[in-house]
Amino acid sequence: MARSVSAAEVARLAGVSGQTVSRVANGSARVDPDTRVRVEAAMAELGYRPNRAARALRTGRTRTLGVLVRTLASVGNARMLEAVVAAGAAQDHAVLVLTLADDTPEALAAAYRSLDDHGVDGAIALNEATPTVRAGAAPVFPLVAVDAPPAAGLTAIASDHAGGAAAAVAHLRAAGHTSVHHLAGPAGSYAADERERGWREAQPGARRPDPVRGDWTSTSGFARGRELAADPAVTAVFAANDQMALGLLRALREAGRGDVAVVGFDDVADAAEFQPPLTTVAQDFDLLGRRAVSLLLAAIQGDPDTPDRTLVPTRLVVRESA
Amino acid sequence: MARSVSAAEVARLAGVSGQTVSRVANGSARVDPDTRVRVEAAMAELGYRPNRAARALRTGRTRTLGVLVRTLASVGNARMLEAVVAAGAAQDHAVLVLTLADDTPEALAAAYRSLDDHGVDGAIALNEATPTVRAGAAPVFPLVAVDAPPAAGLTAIASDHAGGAAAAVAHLRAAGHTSVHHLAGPAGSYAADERERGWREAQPGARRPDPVRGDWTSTSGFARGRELAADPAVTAVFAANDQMALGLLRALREAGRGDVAVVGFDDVADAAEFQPPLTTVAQDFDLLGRRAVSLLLAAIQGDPDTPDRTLVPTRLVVRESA
DNA sequence: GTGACGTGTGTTGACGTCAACATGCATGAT
DNA sequence: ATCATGCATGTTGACGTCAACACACGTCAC
Repeated sequence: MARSVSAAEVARLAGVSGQTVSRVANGSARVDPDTRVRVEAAMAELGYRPNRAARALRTGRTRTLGVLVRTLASVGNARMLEAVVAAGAAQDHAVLVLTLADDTPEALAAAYRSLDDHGVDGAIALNEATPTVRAGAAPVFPLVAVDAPPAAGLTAIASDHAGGAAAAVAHLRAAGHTSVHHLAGPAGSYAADERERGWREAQPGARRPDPVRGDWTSTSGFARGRELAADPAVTAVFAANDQMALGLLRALREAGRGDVAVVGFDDVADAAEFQPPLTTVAQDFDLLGRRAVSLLLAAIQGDPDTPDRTLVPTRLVVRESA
Repeated sequence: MARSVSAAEVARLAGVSGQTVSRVANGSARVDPDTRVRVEAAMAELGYRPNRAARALRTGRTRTLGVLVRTLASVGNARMLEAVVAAGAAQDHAVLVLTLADDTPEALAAAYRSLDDHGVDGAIALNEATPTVRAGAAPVFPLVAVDAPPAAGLTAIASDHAGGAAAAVAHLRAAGHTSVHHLAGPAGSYAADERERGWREAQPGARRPDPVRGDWTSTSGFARGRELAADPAVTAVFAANDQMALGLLRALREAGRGDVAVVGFDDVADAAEFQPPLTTVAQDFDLLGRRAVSLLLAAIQGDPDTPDRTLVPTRLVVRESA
């Protein structure tokens, strides 16, 4: 904000009115080609850049998007955020990040208020942030939820968790495992629920063991993994994310069960260097981010027919763990 | 920005002038206690919240901080960002994230411009973003660099990389390893340089092997690790970060060299579940983030004596890999 | 009683932009 | 010649806030 060149100064130099400068700056409107060139030259000479605060005051738009996230410690969230930032930048929108202190509706309402105070044009709520979306007061700006359960009036986008899970199970069954165990994510997480559903639906009920439940962390994966390793009936496990799979692999190896097949979910950068390299389901975070941003921008522009629900395909990456 | 309650409306309800509402909203100024109560009641009744765009236009301050980062794929960066967001929120500042497309001065200058356009009051540049800080045009707003080399006029803050590295080497030497190898980070990275320096200075020159160099990724750690594993003289390795250590551990195990001692750096959440659990140097990201924010806020307030250089201690976390 | 001072509050204007309306001028139809 | 039309551009004012100044009133010293 230490800048100073205003439209008026450009106008003076170009010998036109401020309004004409505004017209040129906004591309639109009818401006004589000669005038436009003259104004653009003046802009360049003075290094003019429109003042966003003034523009925001006048138009109510800030070209800023909010991202609401529970934590960035999860690799998936960090990658999603990065994808959103990139996609936003490509559309000349900046991204304001807000972390949610906890899962209460109050925290969510406070976050909405803060985003609104800062004048975001819209916001994207990432997975962990969404379970409470419906509980909280609706934001006054458009919202796109990533990895949230379908809900009336909520524009949602998600990876095909269930499809990816089913592919993982199918891969394991094709390798001869008649019964595939599941190391699930925390209850209440949409992504965890969907992955569990995909696992469930991909194998006949009779053979299906009960899932065990972790909390996404590798530590929980290790703890649950020790239990699974102790059960001789376990020959194949589908873990709901790569970090839990890491802990699981350690537990299995320590128990001398290195032969148990494991498939993870996310395809984090390190998965290829796990011991053994992890077969996993890759999410296309970049695509997810781009889609989320374009859905949001459409909603901001008042486009009435934004789809309620978008699914982004996932892809099985076969390595050595299964 | 879909709001509407203005100071004028509050003023009308409270029977005062808009200026008095402004005074109450900003806490300061002399206002009669009775009047203040009346205005506050009116604010609460109408749900008044000051319009930041208008405030920004008038004052030039947005209460927004920028964070410049090369990528969020690195766990350390994501954690730093999270810490900065939390620290910013605690001071009623929002955080705008910008990722740098590449390392060129042009990209940096463009990022500065974009941050300035969005009116940030100041910015924090994270490690990978900083090598080019000096090359780019200076930003017009205060800047705090995290993990950047000391430079005139640059407020910098960093973890004690060298100290942590020295502690890692000391730990290995105390365990009887007379020669500690180093799997270094990429050339040109300040953090990598400092960790290498700490390693170098912690052991006598005669015994010190040449470092091998990775690029922070676990894949590079695996590739360099295979070379190290093939050298029978290698009994202990200090890896410049946990992700490379992960690849290194895999290479060692596959080569039947699971006995080689390894220490990493960062203490990522998963390090405890590596095989074996990784001894590593923990960085205090939260403290780093808080300090960076308070340094930046001090600079924004024009505090003349912000220290040029702040060092945040690191801590060795001993697990089973060494 | 006069003047100096302090306190609480109001008035005015400006930050930079853009929407709405107004103006001036050329063109072409009648 | 007259007038409607359309286009390029200018003028005015308002978005909501806050700084600077102005004012009214009370207190106190002399």
